[in-house]
Amino acid sequence: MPSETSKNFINHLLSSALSGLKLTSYLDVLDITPPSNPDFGDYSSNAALILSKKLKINPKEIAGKIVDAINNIDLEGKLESVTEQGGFINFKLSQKFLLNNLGTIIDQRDLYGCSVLGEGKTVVVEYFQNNVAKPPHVGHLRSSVIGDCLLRVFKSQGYKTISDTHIGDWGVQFGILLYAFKTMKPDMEVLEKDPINELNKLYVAMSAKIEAQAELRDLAKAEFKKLEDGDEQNRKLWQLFVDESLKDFERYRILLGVLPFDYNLGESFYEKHMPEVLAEFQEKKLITKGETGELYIDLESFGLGRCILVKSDGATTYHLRDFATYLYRRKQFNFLKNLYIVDNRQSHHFKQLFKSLELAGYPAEKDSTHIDLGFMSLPEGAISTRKGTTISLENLITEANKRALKIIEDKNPDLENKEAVSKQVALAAIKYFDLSHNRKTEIIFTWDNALSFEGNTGPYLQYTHARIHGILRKSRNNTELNAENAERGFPRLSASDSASFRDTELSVLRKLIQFPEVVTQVSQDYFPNNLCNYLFELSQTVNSFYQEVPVLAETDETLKSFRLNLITATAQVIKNGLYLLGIEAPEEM
RNA sequence: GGUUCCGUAGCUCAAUGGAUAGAGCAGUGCUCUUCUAAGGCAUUGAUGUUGGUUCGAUUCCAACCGGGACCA
Repeated sequence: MPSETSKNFINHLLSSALSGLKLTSYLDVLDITPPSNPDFGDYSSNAALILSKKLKINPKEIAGKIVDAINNIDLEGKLESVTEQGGFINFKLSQKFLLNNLGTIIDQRDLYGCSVLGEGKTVVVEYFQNNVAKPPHVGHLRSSVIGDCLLRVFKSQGYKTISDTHIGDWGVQFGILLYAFKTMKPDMEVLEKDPINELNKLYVAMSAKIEAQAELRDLAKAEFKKLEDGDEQNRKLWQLFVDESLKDFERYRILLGVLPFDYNLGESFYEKHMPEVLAEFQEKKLITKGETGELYIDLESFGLGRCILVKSDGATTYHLRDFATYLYRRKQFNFLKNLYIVDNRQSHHFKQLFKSLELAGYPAEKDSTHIDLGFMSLPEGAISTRKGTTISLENLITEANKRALKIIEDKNPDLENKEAVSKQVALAAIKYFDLSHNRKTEIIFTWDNALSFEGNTGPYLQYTHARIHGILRKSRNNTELNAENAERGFPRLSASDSASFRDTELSVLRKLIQFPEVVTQVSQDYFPNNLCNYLFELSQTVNSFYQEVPVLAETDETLKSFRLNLITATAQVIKNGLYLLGIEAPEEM
């Protein structure tokens, strides 16, 4: 079973020291983090600085008392030192502690980094949000990649997860598409072969026509109205659009290598729930009728304007559909958290949604979160399908595969399964590009940045993992005890072995202990880029080690097996981390 | 017009009140007879402006300059 993280260990030390000094009431405002400069130790706390402000006492004095109190606790040899420096309390873990953790990683394997924090709790994650009859482009990547990562992280922490694409399959745009389909007579043969692109072409063409001839909009709207009213022909066509799109989404899901979705509950699914939702809001006296007959919830007093549910022409808005969605999920899944992974253009909408639900008596501001994403744009401006400034997901993946394959031909021409590996590498580059940025940052897409294979990239992490496996492979081939080792691992250092390690080896050990707490952090603040940063730093550290210290050439058997254990554990952590990012870890590349 | 987000090195980004503002790319100089050079080592280079709060500000507050988004 997952064991206590080292951060928790430090946290306990600090709590008991503070409770000895009768200062526990301040515990929740304190911070324990790995310091920016590792010379200060493995963990630092600002406890004395905070307390000095609250109690108006010199920070050094408080820090000294806390340090003394911690030194009076039986540390079982887990700490090398705890010291006060510039008001901070710095903790340095002992070699014994670090080696113990190394054993833990090797024992837990794929489970290192998992916890049971989320046991018995359900989290609903909505992401991808693809639109029917439109091909996804690079902008859609973010929601799906970050959503997939968060889903994996939640699962690793023991949460029950429910994923839903919440596809866009309803609205006036289907009126436009239906009208286009009927009047522009699509080529049925092309439609058969490449339905989504063909439907999208129709939609784009009709949108342009409407822009030029405004009166056509009413005809399109009428088609949507007929669809809403259950017109047989329109229903049939709409169903065709949806079916083809679902097939297409599944193709992309597999191409992207993201986990299967539990639900594809589109906006149309909530259609039938809308009258009762509207009735409920009306009963709660939240609905106002506007000057032109529209129905809205007045949120002016919260600085949020009006939340329109039914337009003056009687058409429902996606606000109303989102109310229905929330209520359905609440009833159906009994979630602890309901997360929407959507770009920040929807921020206003979600504020309105949550506030309105609060007014209706639901705790939406607490149990629901809009995980807002900065949206992606191109150097020349916004991505727009209609203006033609777009890069389809399909082209992106194709181009990435091409570039990855070329690099493999170049660097490792003897590799056996080049095609398969190049796909893994290509996806790593694409996904890591999105995941490694702060999710709120508005990224500017360029081919060379998005498909980079050097430096702080997915392929760099994969490469680090692969070259470690190169050593392990060779080691297996060189020794007769490989069969045994495979099961038991390499001989481990016992507590009595007082080997002295190089700095670079200790740096790797120190980095390895941080993994579980980084994963836990992501499950709490939803910033996968911190996991990327961590894995990048770990890789840099182990690559320095790789350069500096020979493993297989080492003649001291004790040291050699320590190093084999060290790299085994590192490869394991990189692999576990990459898995959480949704990236594969090939053993050769 | 109202609301909101952003401005960090030549470029793309980290740092969500902490210690000397970190990376990658690009540039410069080393480094493959050796476990994969997709690597390693060294080096150049930055917080839009002006105030304020704080022991401590890229981070919080105010104003201004510049850019995006949403609502109308």
